[in-house]
Amino acid sequence: MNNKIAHEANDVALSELQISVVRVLWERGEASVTDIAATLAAERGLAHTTVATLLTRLEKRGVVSQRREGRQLIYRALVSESQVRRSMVADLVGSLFGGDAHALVAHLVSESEIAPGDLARVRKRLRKDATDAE
Amino acid sequence: MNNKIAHEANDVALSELQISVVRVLWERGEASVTDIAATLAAERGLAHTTVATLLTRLEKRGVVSQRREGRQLIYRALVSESQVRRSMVADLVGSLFGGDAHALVAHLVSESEIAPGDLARVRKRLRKDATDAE
DNA sequence: AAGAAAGTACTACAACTGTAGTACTACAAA
DNA sequence: TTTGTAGTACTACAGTTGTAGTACTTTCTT
Repeated sequence: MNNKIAHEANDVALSELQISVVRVLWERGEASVTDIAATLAAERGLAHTTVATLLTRLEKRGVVSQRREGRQLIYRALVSESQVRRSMVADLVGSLFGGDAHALVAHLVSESEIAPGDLARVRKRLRKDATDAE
Repeated sequence: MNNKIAHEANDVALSELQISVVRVLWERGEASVTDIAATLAAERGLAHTTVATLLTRLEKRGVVSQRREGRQLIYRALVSESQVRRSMVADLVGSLFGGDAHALVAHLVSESEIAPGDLARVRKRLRKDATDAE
């Protein structure tokens, strides 16, 4: 019931910049270098060729796929956002919280990243989502 | 009532290997290169000089401090574990969860990293800690 | 057709990381 | 005193990342 994910990319750690590139693909499904460059130029002022380089490298790593359309290259993400989240959260929990996710939650609360009361809210929300979503 | 932290290191992102080096210092307070190398050699089979290089670099970055004792160098962490946690969790939340820590908690629950019921437990534990700790 | 524009491919380069060898030095053992 | 030996300092080197320039090739414009 849940195939299609996890064919080859198990450990997908991306840098912040790489994430922002891939995020454009997550949002649009597909995008040309120019599309992505335009989006990123707005937020980070990156040269067009820089974006192209980033994409080429991500393609080589199997993080995105390339498709040619005329003289343009159209990219598409091969990893989902939740896949990256899973992988990177697991890395962080593994290296800084002794592999214990509870410790991370405790950290979030004690560092006031979230209020204790929010936990109940998250729990409620999750219960609902689990009920009426796929 | 809580000084001593946050004098110069605000953004402390460390690699997994760097963390495991610094962790030895967190655990012992101080340690010589040999101490650390012995510990890490056990878990990761690193050459003694490799550890020395790592420490030299961390010292240059201001993550640890160096003190000479005879011909040995004794190291000490200049950043606390919670400081690193704060910084790295913030980075992750920022780049993958739109800056919303709740989204991270939701992720943890939905990916079964923690059970919904654990949230209540964490909350309780936190309340207790806040009451009887510093 | 000739020149401008768009777009990719390739090259470059500095910083950082993982990894470790070599060289030099000070101290201990014989 | 000669010789290990432990320990640091320095050098090395490949891979990744951030960043972008240059060169080459199709296309549009005039």
